[in-house]
Amino acid sequence: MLSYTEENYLKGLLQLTQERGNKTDAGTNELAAHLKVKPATANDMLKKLKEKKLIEYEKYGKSSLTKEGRKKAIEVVRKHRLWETFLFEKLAFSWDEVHEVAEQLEHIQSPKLVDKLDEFLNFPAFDPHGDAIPNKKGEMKQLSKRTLDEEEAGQLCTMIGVKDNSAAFLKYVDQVGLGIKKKIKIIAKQPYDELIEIEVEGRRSSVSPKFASNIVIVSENKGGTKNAARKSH
Amino acid sequence: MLSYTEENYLKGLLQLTQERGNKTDAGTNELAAHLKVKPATANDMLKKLKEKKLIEYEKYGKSSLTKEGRKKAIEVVRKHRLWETFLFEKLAFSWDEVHEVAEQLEHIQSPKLVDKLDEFLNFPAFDPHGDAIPNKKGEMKQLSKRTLDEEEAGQLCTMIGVKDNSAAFLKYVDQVGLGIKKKIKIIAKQPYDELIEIEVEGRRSSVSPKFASNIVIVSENKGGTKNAARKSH
DNA sequence: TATAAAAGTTAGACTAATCTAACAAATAAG
DNA sequence: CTTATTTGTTAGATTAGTCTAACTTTTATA
Repeated sequence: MLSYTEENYLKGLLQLTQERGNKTDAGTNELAAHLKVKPATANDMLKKLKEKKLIEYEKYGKSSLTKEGRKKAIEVVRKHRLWETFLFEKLAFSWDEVHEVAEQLEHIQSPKLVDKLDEFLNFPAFDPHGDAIPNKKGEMKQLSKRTLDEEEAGQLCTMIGVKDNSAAFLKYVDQVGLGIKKKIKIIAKQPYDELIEIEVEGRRSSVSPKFASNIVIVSENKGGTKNAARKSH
Repeated sequence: MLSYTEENYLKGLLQLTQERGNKTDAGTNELAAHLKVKPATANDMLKKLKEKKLIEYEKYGKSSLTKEGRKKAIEVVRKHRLWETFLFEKLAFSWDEVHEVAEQLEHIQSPKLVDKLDEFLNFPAFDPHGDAIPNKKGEMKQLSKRTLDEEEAGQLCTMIGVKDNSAAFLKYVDQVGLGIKKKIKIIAKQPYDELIEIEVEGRRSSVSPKFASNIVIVSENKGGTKNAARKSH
């Protein structure tokens, strides 16, 4: 059984490697900064995790998750994102409120709870920030977020999250009829002013690239399941 | 902000006083046994809680909750019972599985979460064990559990929980058509063999006093709201 | 390539929560 | 009412996670 703290270190390491440009390892100071602890503290914990065979590193070198460590980290991420989805969809929390509470809920120990929650939410593939939710086996859809501004004209896509949590942005999202799970058709991209013309539920709007870059989407016929728990070296 | 551990001591003290025969104080060894720690450990924590003005005691005397301490303890109990209800009603956990997980969930810190959860569950008055759930103000219905065997013939009541969690008992509960929130009419109580004749959704059955004593009920027109946060002395 | 800067490690200290063992006070029993 | 038992307290140690300050190794750069 891992402690709350150990789980956080593994999750941090996963975020710093897999999720940020697919590096395979992370430095002690880097991890310490991410977890808001001092390097000395992170160093102690890394020793402990190495002892438990959850990470690997050479003295003065960088750390990477072992297969087992990665598995544990993905479990924490799975729980975090399922809880975010629960808070957003069932308890009407807003996009920016879900993270903090999910940081606590992700450490609840009960395999049954996780699976029941997953089922209750109807096995969601993405959380309200558009991040993929690993399934029970640790597999998840696409690792890098696509945003509306990256989509081609003529394409059909589905909004799965937002990157900006400001009130001004979220109000604007509402105004153009957007929201989680809404289908978006890219009508055209104006070469002159770069505005993107979209259609949501039959309603057309033009949005700026700045706006579009904060709408996380998944394209139709894309984003196949990919195993996130790859070999550790 | 109270720690996970401090919350557990306050909750334990509440259970040992209010809930068990309405004593107003509890001894150090008694509390230690309840929390499964050694007396020396409980003693240290009691000192700390006294310092924080959450409990009161004289050296070598018994401890009781202050008004503030009682308030905090009731908040924990509220969270525990709301989570139990969530697990039972929404995630289809069985009666005997909810407690352990709720022990963890009760420590999640987020006032908004508690209130949203309460609303999501439609402000339940009882948890699956038939224990009253304090409302946002700390008030709750009746403190002592009534069971089916205590009910008078002719009365109408509602099942709110069970005391026995064995598979055999729960299967029997199902067989007679009983379950949480089911209305029960007491048709008659046989003086000869003490069997209780009941009607549930138009279906009649006779049950033993043993069975009936494990069915927690609330009578119609009874169980008014009572303030649990009474004066500390 | 020598040295300055960055990155990583070690040593020693602190806090919270726990323990054991020894001791002190209160209560119960004869 | 004296003594034995129960109950409560104190002292000192331990573990997990954190810190600061000093030190070492690696990397970058002048």
